[in-house]
Amino acid sequence: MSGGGCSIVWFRRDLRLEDNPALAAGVRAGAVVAVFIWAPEEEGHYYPGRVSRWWLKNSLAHLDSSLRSLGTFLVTKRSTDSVSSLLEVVKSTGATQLFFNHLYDPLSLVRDHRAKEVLSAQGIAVRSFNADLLYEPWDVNDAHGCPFTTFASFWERCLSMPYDPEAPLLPPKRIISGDVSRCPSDALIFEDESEKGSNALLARAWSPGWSNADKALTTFINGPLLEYSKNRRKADSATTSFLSPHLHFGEVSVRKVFHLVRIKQVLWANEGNKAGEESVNLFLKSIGLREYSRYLSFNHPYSHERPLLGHLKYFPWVLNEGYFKVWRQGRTGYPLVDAGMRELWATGWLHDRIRVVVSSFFVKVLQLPWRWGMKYFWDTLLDADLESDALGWQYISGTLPDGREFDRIDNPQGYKFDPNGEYVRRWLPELARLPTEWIHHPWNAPESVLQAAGIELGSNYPLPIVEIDSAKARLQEALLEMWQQEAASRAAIENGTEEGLGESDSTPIAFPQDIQMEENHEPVRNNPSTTIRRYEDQMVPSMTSSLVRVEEEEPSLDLRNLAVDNRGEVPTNLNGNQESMRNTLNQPVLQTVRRDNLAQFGTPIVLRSAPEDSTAESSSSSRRERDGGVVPVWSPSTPSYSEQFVGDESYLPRHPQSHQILNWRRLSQTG
DNA sequence: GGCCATTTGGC
DNA sequence: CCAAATGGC
Repeated sequence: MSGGGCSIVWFRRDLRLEDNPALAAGVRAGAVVAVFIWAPEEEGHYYPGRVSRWWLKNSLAHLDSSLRSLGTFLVTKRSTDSVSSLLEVVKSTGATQLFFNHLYDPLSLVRDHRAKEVLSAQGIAVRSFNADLLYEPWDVNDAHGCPFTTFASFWERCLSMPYDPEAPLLPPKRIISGDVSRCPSDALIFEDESEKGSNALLARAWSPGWSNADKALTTFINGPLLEYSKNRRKADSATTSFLSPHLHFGEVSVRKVFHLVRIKQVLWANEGNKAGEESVNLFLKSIGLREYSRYLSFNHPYSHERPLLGHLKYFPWVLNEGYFKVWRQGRTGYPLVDAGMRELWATGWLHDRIRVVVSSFFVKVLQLPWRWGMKYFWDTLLDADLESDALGWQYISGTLPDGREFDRIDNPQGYKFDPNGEYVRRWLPELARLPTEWIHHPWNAPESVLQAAGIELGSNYPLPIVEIDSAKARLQEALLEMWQQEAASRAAIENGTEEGLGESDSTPIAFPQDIQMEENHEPVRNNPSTTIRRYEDQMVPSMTSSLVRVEEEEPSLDLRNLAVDNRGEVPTNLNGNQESMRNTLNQPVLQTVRRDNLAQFGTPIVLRSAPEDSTAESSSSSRRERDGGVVPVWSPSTPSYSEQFVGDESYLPRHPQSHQILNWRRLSQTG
């Protein structure tokens, strides 16, 4: 029991009462003040999009009403600095404890660490918990105690850990409310007038809120899960779990998902139900990918903005905003791509397979920088999730150790995912009358067929914006250029003549300023001659560079660029936050452990357990207390920390066992 | 059916 | 890259 004062339970992306360890701890300790702080400016570029905010609004309302039924309610605060707001809440409620659940995106890692420091300094007992993952990232390591760098090995390890994920906690039966009479809530505004109309449609298809999430889970497990494997290729069928937005906001606990699915797994295994078993494995893999996205983000906190592999550092990305716009509007001339983009636009939802199709098209055919696409996904997806999307786009772009070959262009035609063309017809009514034979490649259809279907290519449906063959040729050319740049850069550095070519006037690729949700869907006359190529890496430092302690470093040109470029990227209203983040990291949090055997993996962040947990090294396989004893402390490994973000050694190596990321043999044949 | 070459899936 | 699937003969 606490010594009198109440505890604050800080809700973030854990908007549920069931299996919520922070809430459970608060309830156990006595009176509880449940708080949600809306501070979207802290997210920088990643201010949540319209549909995501719609979800959040409804999820919070749901959470509030269930808290009310248990005896308290949700205090809401509008803020530009979460930690200060927490402090205010502490002062106005007389709270003596703070409980929250872990997040693993880079901003949260820093902010939560700061929250812990600032509040601890005020005499508040702060404890944090795992509510989002089966296993904490620092508990999953290879035989040498190093983090995995490929998904398959990571997931294999997760499934063979010496201890199971924690069993889910029941929701509290009653909550004693702390005194919030001097802690007024702010009204939170999640949508403006112009957004209300579009948002109204969302409610027809989705029910945010933790108990709805629970129903969705039950429905899925008792229904579509069995056929998950069989149906996973269909672009159109309602056979996915539809849990991702619920999971993003923590309305349902992955541990509960995992346990329930496992029960089915055992059941079906006993029955010899092969299809069921395969489905379970596949579905669990998608849960695993979500885990892995957090793992990646934790171990490589820049992964949402910079490739993990450096082999594309000099790739000349095509900075063509016309292409970008055509892609967003679904006017590329590839029906499956266009149908997907129109569905995304209209509904905020996209089947996983179609996400792969449109993003692969984006990177390989259009050769646009993946971060643009990722940002658009962030703005439009109902389940927008920084860690998952970074993983997905990096995978597609071939910048992960286990990613796809970069020079392989997937066929953007939908014979597999949409064999009967139903999906295309739904989202592209202008093609509805085209026979299935031609629906995925209308440019090959005989003129008479097109006429009969009322299609005039280039007029009411576009010709392919880029032919696949020319995309392949362009890709080879671009790679050749990349190697030349790379060689030139290496030569320049060896000669000591300044920096490499690509960096001489290096400005990171910024987001186009005109990304807008409300597109006018007029045809875009694209002029390829305006195409600009850019010869440097896609590093767009925003928060990562704020972690770099510029003033203490060797003033390398790279670093100066980083700092300067950062100015253009980060909204000015974040400067205060940046400053404080920097301060946080400047303080010697913990003695840094430099594990040299990690050097080859370039692990930029060294994690240690909190001081009170001195026995457990990160490689320990001992069972962790769920009880908040372990708080992740995030500690830059000095002094090479900043180098990790700029030098080549910051990139991961290719995985030795993995396929080559580039198909050298084929390239040399064509080149 | 077997033997090749080619494509596809793999997070 | 590699394994598995597919396709042609």
